[in-house]
Amino acid sequence: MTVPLSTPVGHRGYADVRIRAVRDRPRQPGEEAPHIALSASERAELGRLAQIIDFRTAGSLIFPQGGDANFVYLLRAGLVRICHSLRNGERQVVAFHWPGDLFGLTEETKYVNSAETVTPARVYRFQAAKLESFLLKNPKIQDRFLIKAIHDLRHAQRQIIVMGRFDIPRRLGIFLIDCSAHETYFDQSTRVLTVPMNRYDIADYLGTSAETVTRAFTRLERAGLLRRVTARAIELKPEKLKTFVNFE
Amino acid sequence: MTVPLSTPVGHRGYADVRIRAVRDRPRQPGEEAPHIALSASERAELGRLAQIIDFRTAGSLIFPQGGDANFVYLLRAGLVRICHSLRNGERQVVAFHWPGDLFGLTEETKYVNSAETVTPARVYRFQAAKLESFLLKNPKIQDRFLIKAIHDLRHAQRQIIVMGRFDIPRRLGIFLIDCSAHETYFDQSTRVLTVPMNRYDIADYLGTSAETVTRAFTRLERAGLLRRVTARAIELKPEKLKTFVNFE
DNA sequence: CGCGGCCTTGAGCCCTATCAAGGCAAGTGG
DNA sequence: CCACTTGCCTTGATAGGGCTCAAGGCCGCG
Repeated sequence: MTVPLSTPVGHRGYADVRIRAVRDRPRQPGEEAPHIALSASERAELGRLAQIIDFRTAGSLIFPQGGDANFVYLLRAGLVRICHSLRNGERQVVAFHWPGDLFGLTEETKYVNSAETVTPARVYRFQAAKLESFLLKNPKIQDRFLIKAIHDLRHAQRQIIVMGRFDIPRRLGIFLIDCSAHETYFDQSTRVLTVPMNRYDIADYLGTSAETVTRAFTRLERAGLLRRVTARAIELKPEKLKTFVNFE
Repeated sequence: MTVPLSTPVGHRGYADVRIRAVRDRPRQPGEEAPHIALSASERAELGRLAQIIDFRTAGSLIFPQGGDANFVYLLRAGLVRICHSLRNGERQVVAFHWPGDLFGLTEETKYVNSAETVTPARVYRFQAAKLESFLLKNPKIQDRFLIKAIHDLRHAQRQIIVMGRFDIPRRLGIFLIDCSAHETYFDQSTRVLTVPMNRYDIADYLGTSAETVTRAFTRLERAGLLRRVTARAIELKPEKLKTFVNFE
């Protein structure tokens, strides 16, 4: 039996669990900023439940839409897109996930969306049933999961606002600003964003077409809000962009 | 000091807590279908934490966007819209809430959106800090809140798909089908939906304008998918509508 | 060096936003 | 009981943003 290139790679050893979310109330003095505080022992306990899986290639399928949902996933490294395919073949990218994000939304034991890697990625995988019973015994950790779910809900509602009331150049501007929050892809000193996904991914996330995304780039560039060093390396003018999109 | 008509009315007595959500796994034989199972004692415990408030008029403000977020709300009766206002004055209706729904999303102790009644409504109000510490001591109830949050997340992602990939007539069709799930407003025998919100609310929910909503109604009617008995009483052809929207 | 995937640009058309006006129904005051 | 107001709904005309189809350019890789 041969192993295709996209086959995930399992690992031994304990997972180092970190969850990305912002509390709904001000952070405590010692609390880690963009990630939720888990104590060392909590992380260790959770880590023992997790299975580590590496996806070595971009475009790997983590789980398919409609597939049996036995696992909940936590992204440790890399970038993941969550896609929903419609009957007519159109696709909506429901979310991009960055390190620290949980994913694997289900309905009636089936995954609602598919999850695919945008870059090579490492994920932690939890058996759903085991995780649920574990959380019931660990209210403090369960509380973190609740906070994370609410964080994601807030983000989804924000995306509804963006899709409902902003034209495409503005949606793109908001998207680029969001991307620039991730240091792996944004160089603070040069202000160059290395866009990890292609125009189709961006288009399907913003509810438009790849051509229109390109045209939006062109317009933002002409307006002096960014500069395309290459198609995937974008030098941003964050202040001007924020003024232009006029959101939050 | 006079009491404006829209003033909420407080009540004594215990709240009867019911949370509307679908589990992510098949329901147990005895489990109540569209609502989450809470035992009588759990409901009683939660009920003791709640304050009951009645809003007697449509259009009452429950809390404002940007206001200090001290409470989490649970809708017991009536209909509530969650609105987000943009700097340019445009408005996006982020969600409609039906009985059993929780609302009051916050960020940094401020409400992210405003909440307003669409009909007279009764809500239960929980002090956020008290509720959180209560949930930490009651993992089973906390689990229900987590399930509810995930339920709402799923719904928000679904709305992203709708706004990203469906034209306005189809969005309206999906919306009407969703409304018809609520027996208070949909007469199963006559198939007449009493739409509780006006064209502007619908428009701001679907990411369009009131005129376009009317035009979408006209088109659906011409196609024989519904019949406007009055502007607010719509006789649906559910099967035809579902075929037309071709979603889920 | 040639191929394939991705990005960009152009042309034409359609859907939807916007502006404008008229209709309808409920509520108010004379 | 009727004129009047007001909020909501509907329809028309027009303009424009974005989609679709098409073609050409770029770049990394085998």
